[in-house]
Amino acid sequence: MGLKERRKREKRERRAQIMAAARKVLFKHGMPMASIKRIAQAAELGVGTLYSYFGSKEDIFIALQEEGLEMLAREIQKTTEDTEDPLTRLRKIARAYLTFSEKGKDYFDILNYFLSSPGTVFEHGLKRQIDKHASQVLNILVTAIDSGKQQGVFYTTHPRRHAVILWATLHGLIQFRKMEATLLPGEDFYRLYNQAVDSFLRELSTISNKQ
Amino acid sequence: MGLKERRKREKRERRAQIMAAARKVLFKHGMPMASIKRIAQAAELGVGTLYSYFGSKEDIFIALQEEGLEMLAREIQKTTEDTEDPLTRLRKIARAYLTFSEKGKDYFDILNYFLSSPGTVFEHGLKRQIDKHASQVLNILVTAIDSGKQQGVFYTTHPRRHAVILWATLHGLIQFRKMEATLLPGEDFYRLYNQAVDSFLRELSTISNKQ
Amino acid sequence: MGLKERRKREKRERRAQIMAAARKVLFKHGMPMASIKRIAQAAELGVGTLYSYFGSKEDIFIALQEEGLEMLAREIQKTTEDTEDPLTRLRKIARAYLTFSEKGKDYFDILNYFLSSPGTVFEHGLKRQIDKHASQVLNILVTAIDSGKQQGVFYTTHPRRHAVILWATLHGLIQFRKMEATLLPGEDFYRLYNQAVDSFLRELSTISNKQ
Amino acid sequence: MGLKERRKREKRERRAQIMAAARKVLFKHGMPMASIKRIAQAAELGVGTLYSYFGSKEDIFIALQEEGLEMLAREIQKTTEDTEDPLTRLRKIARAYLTFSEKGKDYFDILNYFLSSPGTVFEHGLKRQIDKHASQVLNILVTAIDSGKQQGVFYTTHPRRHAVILWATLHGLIQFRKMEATLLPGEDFYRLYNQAVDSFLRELSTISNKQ
DNA sequence: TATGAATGAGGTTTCATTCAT
DNA sequence: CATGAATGAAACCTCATTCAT
Repeated sequence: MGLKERRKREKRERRAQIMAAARKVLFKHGMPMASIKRIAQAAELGVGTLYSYFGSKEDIFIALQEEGLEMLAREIQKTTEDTEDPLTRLRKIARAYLTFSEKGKDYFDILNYFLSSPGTVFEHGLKRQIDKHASQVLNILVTAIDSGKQQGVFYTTHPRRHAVILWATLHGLIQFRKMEATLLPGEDFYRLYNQAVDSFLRELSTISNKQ
Repeated sequence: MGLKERRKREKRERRAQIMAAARKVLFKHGMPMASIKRIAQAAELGVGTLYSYFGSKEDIFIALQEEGLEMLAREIQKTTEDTEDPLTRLRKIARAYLTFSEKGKDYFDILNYFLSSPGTVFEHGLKRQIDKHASQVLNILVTAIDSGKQQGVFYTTHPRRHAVILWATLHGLIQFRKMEATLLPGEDFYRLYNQAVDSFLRELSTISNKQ
Repeated sequence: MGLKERRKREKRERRAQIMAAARKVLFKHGMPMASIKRIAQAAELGVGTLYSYFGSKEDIFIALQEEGLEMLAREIQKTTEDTEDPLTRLRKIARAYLTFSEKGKDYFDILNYFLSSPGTVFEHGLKRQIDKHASQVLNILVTAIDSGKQQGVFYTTHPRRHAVILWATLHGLIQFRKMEATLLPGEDFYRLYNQAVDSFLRELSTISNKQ
Repeated sequence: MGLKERRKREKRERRAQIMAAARKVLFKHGMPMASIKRIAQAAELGVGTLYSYFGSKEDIFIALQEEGLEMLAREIQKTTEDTEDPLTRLRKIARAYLTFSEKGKDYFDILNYFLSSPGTVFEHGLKRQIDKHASQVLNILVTAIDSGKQQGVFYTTHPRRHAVILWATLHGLIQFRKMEATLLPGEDFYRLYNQAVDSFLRELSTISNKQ
């Protein structure tokens, strides 16, 4: 009865194949050029085939998002598992985020692409997906800060706020990295990135943080 | 020779008229709906006319882009003119950046749209435009920090780095604002934003900042 | 040799099964929605299987057509079997025709659909099929009128003409029924239909019918 | 001056050109083959051009219907203008209907095509159009019968019903004409048609018509 | 210079049909 | 035999661009 299993596997593989093609096309040519036809060609499949795996064009991008965001959450989560010290934990998270932006470059770019698209591009499902997973990622940061607070290492009355600020900083930096050559010629991005994290942590460790 | 000048002026005016229409349509209906026809209608001009002032649809948006970037730099520059105190100055800059993201929402969105598009989509010229203007904006921040340093208010050996970090933080926050409802339900974005600025400034004012 | 017979029987049964599914889908969702896939699903068979029993989609509907026409002839024929009185007989036939248009609504619709399609659409064979069966139905009417004539109840020199007129009237009325709400608001269609039949019969019973 | 008028005229002409092409294609190849592309080809125009004259495919057919039905109503109306005698008037109407089915064959066929299509083909606008105009045609018949009643020539308590019956008879006959060769070989259709009209009128003139 | 009618390539999606399993 | 995944032509419709007026 290996047949049924093979079918299932093949089905998963085809999906992956389509998503990989979509990712490639999207990243290479941008959303306006990411037509179903082009994706089908990139996937070396007929147009109709795509539609037996995805209900619509939007569905493909939703799946892409989901995959990317889940991957990101997983990567980051993994980092925190075996680390007790909150400072180290947040540093590791920050590093994981940067690593993901490099290793999973495609995913990150797409994620970022949608995130910073003017709202009206893909209203419906996509927005919700992103928000859901974004929450997941944020919670990892919040948990780390919370645990630091309970251990008496961090001082903050609004852990969630601090989490958002940290994340925004990291995200902004990574995004600006594109303009590295112009903005910070001859500088080491990693040092910059780490410095931002350190500044944040120092602030969070300061006792007078009563706001 | 008044005639030639009048011609030139009229030409500039028509261009402005078209760009205004494009902006309006873009802002009102979003990029996917921003067709040439619609823009022409909004401009109360024939489609053909648009093509005598711009070579293509993309050209219109590049012009818009440029306009937006210049506006941004000008807005922020204006802020710093009459403020001596570096702390106030940076606060004002931050506020101006936020205001621009709100008031010039469409500009900001387009800017962001192009900024986060995969590199290969837009030709080299646009990239250079963006980088040039980005540098301009950054320099305003650097100047403010530098002057603070000279006044003995800020302590930093790398003003440019700090400038980038601040800007990245602000930019990231504004970008995440889209997920406000999910990430920070029931919170005031302005307070969050200000808190981030304050944290940054406190850090910058700390004497032990010897890195 | 029982095996071969069983095969044949099973084949017939499968065909019937498919046609039933096609009928169901057609009736439920209308011609434009009657896709092969849907029919296959309704028949609980694979799409490929349908193609081992019918050469093409059109073939299925031609078969349906034929089935419908045979059914119609049979229904009407049945009506005349045990009725001697020509008046009653014609009334029963008229009623049977109406009933068929209601009960076998889907058949009637398809029949009508093909009937009123521009001649060139369907190949010659179908046209012949329809004509053959139409003749069959007409003959039943002719026979009834003829027998009435022989019994001295009807007066006509052209029974076939009268048969055509009657049938045309009935058919036209049923077709106009679609516009019932507009054409005869608040009226009872059955009364109208019966009145038409009565008028016809009265005419046919009039002695001065010498044309 | 003349330019605007010429534009208007050309616009009307283009519409007519498109409608003629649609009529031709529809009649020649049937609705399932009447694609926009084919119509555009028949009209020797680009696809896009069709869409600047009609909002959608359906709109073309609605326009076609409307034109046909208006033409029909006009033709029939014209017939009744100068005829006082109700009998002659109805005979003329019947004749006009037949003539229209011959002269405006395309129009009639299309009209009939939609009329007898299973409801679900073009629900929305078309149905309403047809119903509206059908009412118009019917009213001409009703008026004629009514006037005959007032002149003491016709006896009926339900003129509208009789009008529907007459129309249905005529329509049914014309539709069956396609099967003339099979149903009435060697007969003269005109004689048959007139006989049906005569029968109807005789009935309507009979005093005992008290139903 | 200004216009907008005309174009046709290209967008998304559906579906009859084939064919390897 | 039965299956349904794969196909690609063709459906409707949009839109950037051109060009005759």
